[in-house]
Amino acid sequence: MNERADELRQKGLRLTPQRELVLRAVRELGHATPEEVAESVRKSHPGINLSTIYRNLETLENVGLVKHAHLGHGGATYHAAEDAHHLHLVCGSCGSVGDAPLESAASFVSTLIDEYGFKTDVTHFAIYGTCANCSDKT
Amino acid sequence: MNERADELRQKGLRLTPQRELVLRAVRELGHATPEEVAESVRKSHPGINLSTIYRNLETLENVGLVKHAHLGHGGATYHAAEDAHHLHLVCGSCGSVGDAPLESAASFVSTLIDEYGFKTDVTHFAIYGTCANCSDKT
DNA sequence: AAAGTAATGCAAGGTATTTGCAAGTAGCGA
DNA sequence: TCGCTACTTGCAAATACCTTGCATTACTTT
Repeated sequence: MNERADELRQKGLRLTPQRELVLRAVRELGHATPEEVAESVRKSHPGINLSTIYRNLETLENVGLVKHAHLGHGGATYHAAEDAHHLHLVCGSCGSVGDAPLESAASFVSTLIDEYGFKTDVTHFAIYGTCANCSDKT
Repeated sequence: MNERADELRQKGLRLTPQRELVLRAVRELGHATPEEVAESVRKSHPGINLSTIYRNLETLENVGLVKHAHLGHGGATYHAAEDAHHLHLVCGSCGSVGDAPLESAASFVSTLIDEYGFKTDVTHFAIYGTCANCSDKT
């Protein structure tokens, strides 16, 4: 808790209970929407305001402790910076979110760099399609 | 106009002026947000309501004449079903949207099918990263 | 312990999209 | 061609999601 606190303080930020709870919730939940983070934080801190959640997610993202990704049609989902090491395979049919290692996309990423100079961050937007389960049912 | 009308009627839908204008606008504009479609349609039909745009985009998508994709953090953009033949490379830095042929992703798509049984639609969500221009400036 | 300032809670404000409903109209049949 | 029925439209209100202004609270440094 102290490296974290120091890292925050170095940027002129403070370590508040709310901020810690938000960070902990993001780490525990994996991919979570702001609403889900709020729900989780409220278990131990019922009064927390949604705007506090949003502001802290933004702050923590600026500091580099969390990141967000776009997994569905709606808003963003947040996760700890440490576990941004996989692709998100979102099924348009059942809505499930599967993971795949970054290596699956390695050659794709190289192609885009070589041919277009485009540096891809494959973790930021979902890879959309139909999962094995849903394909079978067809 | 008649194949189109028939396709609609087969689904119990009607070909209204508004509906035609929406479809034409989507075809002309390429990638367009509902707002942009509205703006375009209003040139010839000033009174059209935004909710009509939304409803028709949804209807036309159900029938398979248009599709939507997620190119940015916000809402969807619509395009004619016929021209869903490229990837969208969205630059997180300058916001530009580049295109790349589907073939660039071919082996990536195969990998996901082979290893996870996941059938990817690479056109639906943007490929996010940093474009050549913005990389240079760093 | 006191001062300075970032953070919180609350309420209001935005923006994008959806929905209920009455009035309008495309399309089928007589 | 005329009418009927059900799909559509326009309008206004509602919803969802997120942001902002401001007074108050409370971390941190000295």
